[in-house]
Amino acid sequence: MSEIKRLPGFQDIMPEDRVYWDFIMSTAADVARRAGFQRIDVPVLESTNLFARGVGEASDFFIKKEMYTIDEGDGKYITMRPEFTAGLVRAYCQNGMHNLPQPVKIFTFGPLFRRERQQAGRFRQHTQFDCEILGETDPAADLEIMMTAMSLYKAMGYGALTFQLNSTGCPKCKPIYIKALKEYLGDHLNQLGPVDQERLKLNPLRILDSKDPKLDELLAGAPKIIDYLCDDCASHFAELRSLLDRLGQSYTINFRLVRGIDYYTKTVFEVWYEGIGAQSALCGGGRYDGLAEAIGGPSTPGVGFGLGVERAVLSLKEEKITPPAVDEPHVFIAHFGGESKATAVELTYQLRDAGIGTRLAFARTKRSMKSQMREANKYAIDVALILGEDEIAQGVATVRPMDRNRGDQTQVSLDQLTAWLTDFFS
RNA sequence: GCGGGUGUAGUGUAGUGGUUAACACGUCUGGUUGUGGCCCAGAAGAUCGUGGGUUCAAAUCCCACCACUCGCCCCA
Repeated sequence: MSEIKRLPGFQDIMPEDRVYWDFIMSTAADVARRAGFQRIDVPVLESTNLFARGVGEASDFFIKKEMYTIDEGDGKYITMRPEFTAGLVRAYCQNGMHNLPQPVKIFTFGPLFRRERQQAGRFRQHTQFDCEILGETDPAADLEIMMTAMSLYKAMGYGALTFQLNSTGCPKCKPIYIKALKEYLGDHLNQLGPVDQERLKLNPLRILDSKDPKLDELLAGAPKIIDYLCDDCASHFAELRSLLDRLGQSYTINFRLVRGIDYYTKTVFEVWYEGIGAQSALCGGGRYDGLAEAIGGPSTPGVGFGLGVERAVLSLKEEKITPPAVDEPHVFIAHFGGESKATAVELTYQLRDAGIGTRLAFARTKRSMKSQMREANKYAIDVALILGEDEIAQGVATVRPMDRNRGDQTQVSLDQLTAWLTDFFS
């Protein structure tokens, strides 16, 4: 084994898994394009400031936020993107996309990085499909993001899925709610663990997110944000709900679904499925009307969702969904070296040019027929072509269907081979 | 960053103080003259995660480190 190993928390995507990736990515792109989204790609590296969002001291921030940051040495810091949205909003502003017909609907794919210890379904490099609608406040845009996520799973063959839905308010109403939540939890401080007591000071909304079942009862009695929404947020939420109802799309209001940072506003949602055991989130998203301003751009509303490909692969396997087979060679060419090998090589490229997947037997020296046929049997080969001295002398190839039900072994002249195979596969 | 679990060929495992570390799957090669799957035979492949310690003797016991993994923190 090599001395040099893969970095902790990183992964090799092997061929067996890669077919799932291809399936997810092509399905996602199809679904997004059908809804009018266009693909865009942004750099992996961005200025650290893009992700810093005005949080305290830089050094403190790097540790807290678990980002891969590089010191450029001239007082500048660059960071490997930990998320897509900020970079996409940056690209929107920088490329003058606010001058395009609004809203702008974009999607992208790529790796994201976070410096954290690995755990189930979480890696230091992970891949996300991301879809955003920028420049639109209409709740129908929120709906479109949600339904795009949902139809993606439907297109991949998932059964009944459901939305978890909540509103996280806006800078007007969210602080009022947080204050009420703090008071409530402060009154029940003795029921909180040390971690949650700390969170109460820093980010009380996160306590709602706690997985600790001991808190369920306490949190069930906590103030709910939907009772604190301002008129704008409340009507936005109400319209989104009525649109979902109109589509007959089921959803569950989950007041424990939260976003802790200020620029997240209004809609927050996740797609859930009943996996083996507990329910879990497949993907999530929401509205971030304050983000563009937070990164120094013009005020621009936005809503979007992100889907982790690694998790999607896991859940596809749990759901026993198999990606459609990809094209692979259907023809195998065996030979006995010398002139027959030269002909075999020539034939290989001739067939591939004709669009017929072909696998050539490699052999430095003359290889036994048995060995070559065994090789053919290992791959999903439909037809083996055999070239030997006899065939060369007669200008033919021996054609052997690997499945006997599809015909007997026969001989076809070399100049008719492409046509014969095309006919065979049609 | 903190805590739990686990480290034996490519994969899955057996082996808990005593010679050349075993088995299955996989891989490769053969099983007469140019033909696959089953079967048979053979081969390659492991410094037993790494380093130290205890012992006449360590895959096996002890310590440390590393890696993998699950969870906490964090979650964009």
